[in-house]
Amino acid sequence: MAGVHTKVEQSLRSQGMRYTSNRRELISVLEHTHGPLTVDELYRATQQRVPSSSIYREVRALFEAKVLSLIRCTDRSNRFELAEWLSGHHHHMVCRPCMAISDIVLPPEAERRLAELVDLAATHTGYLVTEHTLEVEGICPDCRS
Amino acid sequence: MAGVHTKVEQSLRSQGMRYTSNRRELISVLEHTHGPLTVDELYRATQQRVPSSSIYREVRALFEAKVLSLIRCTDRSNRFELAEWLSGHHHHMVCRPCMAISDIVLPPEAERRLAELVDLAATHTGYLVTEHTLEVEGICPDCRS
DNA sequence: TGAGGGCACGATAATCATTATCACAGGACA
DNA sequence: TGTCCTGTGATAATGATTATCGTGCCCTCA
Repeated sequence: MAGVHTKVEQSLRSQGMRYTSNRRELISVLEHTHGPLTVDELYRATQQRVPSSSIYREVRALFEAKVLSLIRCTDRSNRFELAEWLSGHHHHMVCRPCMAISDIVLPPEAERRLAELVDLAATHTGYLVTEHTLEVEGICPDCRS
Repeated sequence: MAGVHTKVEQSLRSQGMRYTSNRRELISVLEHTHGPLTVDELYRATQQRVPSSSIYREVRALFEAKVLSLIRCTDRSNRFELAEWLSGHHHHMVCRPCMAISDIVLPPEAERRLAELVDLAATHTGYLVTEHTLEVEGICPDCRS
């Protein structure tokens, strides 16, 4: 299985884009993080090496290239993560008090049952389903104690 | 079962807020709509009787009073709908091409199975779950033809 | 029923995240 | 090695949302 960088590079090249050091650094940060990050968090994670005006531009370019996906949180922050074809299918769990977001991966059997429910929901509507995400909200272990 | 207006009025009064004609009008619009609306859509739905500066204020006040909930869409629009304790538990289905949003309600049996899956996902994480939503994405019947 | 206090209203100004602009840099390819 | 084109960083502009402020109106209580 090819590494994330290789896949991103191939994808970008095929779209006539370069895989520059700025972009490589952003992808690295996101690859080693458990949840989606804001522009400001990316800025700090790169030790301010990449100015935020560039991060805004890169993150948007990578989003349009389908390398990143955008999560719009209820606390009004916008966060980016690797697209699912790079990171694998997963869902999000949000802690209401501290707004932390963790990725969660369902066991295959559970995921299969979830897909069934999605199909069921769709049959009533006539939609052709392409994607689904489960958003769970609650209180994380830290905030409970 | 008490009407939506009665419930909203009681809720607001208990929080020291008034149920004014502006607020009543916004609630009416949302009550008779199948999906969440933007500030601008609310503005047009009220025939511009309520200036948008007021709509911004009201919608935020009603959100903080837990009468409305906020949906942050991937097309970067912010939309409001009645909170679930007023409208009932439901999920959203988004048409990627036209960005229309429809509410979907799962049959009780399916909803029960979904709740099981959510609990299952949570056990691994130590979260105390308070809410969940299923976000389905696809192509609506109109856009398919 | 009239006065006082306080929330609500509408118009306008201010804020803040995000996006556009522009001049320059640097990699790719002939 | 020169040309071309995308990427970069600083800065200005944009646009949605929020704060401000003077005024109005509802509610309460005498």
